[in-house]
Amino acid sequence: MNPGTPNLAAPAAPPADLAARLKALADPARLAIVAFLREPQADCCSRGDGVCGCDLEGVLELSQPTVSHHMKVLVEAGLVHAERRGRWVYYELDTSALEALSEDLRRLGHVAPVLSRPTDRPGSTGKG
Amino acid sequence: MNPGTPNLAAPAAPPADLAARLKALADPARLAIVAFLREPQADCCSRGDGVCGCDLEGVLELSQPTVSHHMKVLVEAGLVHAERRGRWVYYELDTSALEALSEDLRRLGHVAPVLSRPTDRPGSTGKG
DNA sequence: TCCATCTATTGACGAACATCGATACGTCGA
DNA sequence: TCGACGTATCGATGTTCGTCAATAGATGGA
Repeated sequence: MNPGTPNLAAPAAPPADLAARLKALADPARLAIVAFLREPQADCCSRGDGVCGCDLEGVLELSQPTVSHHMKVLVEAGLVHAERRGRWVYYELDTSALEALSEDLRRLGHVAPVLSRPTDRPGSTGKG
Repeated sequence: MNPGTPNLAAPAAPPADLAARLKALADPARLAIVAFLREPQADCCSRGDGVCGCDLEGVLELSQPTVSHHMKVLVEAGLVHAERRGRWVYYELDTSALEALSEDLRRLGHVAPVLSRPTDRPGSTGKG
């Protein structure tokens, strides 16, 4: 079932996946993960180019399956990249994706510099 | 049970209420509400300085209690202001709150311009 | 090959959430 | 005062979410 864009073409409707990306971050645990990915304090096997999952468990005080679940959510939202190296999986923050999300939020607050300005609205001659 | 801040003092932990503010926006209906508040197409009683709840019902195709619930969430998150005028309640987007949220997200992606810059990082001499 | 280690998946459980119908509250006009 | 109208709250319901224990999968070393 693809609802598609509804009958009204919103002037500058938020991206369809914006809610999903926000939801991926709207959790204290995942927020803590992102904050840690930004400035990892190497503990067992993390390096400059990534943080391994085992380090996250210790920092977050969460079980391994829970951490794995949260990482999956973040990766599927495109906010974090995962790369397997041997036994470990190294996670890296996608700063550009985060910046894009920030920008989408900023656009929500301002009247968007509409990309293709149509003629103009047919006037709200509706019932007053 | 208040876990409080864990043993480690994160270098630049995200604001405590960031998850709550993100959660308030992490819903397609509320995202649509915000987008509509930004560029209201007056229908019944909305004006330049606010949108009344009855207009939102029509746009969102949601029941009145549901709309009222969503507005409460947005107001409590500080993203929307509500003002009663007679029978109606006019809602207005708090663009500065939205911008602050955007900025908090941007900070998540970059190594924060730490407020109190300590000496400097002692290089990652961690055990590899 | 076998074992240790790290990660992903499954299944279950309780909490939180989105939604609605019914109803109470507040305000305006007759 | 009373009815109409917009809004808020309550109670119920089905869904989603966060969490964990158990288990399977993947990888490297002995």
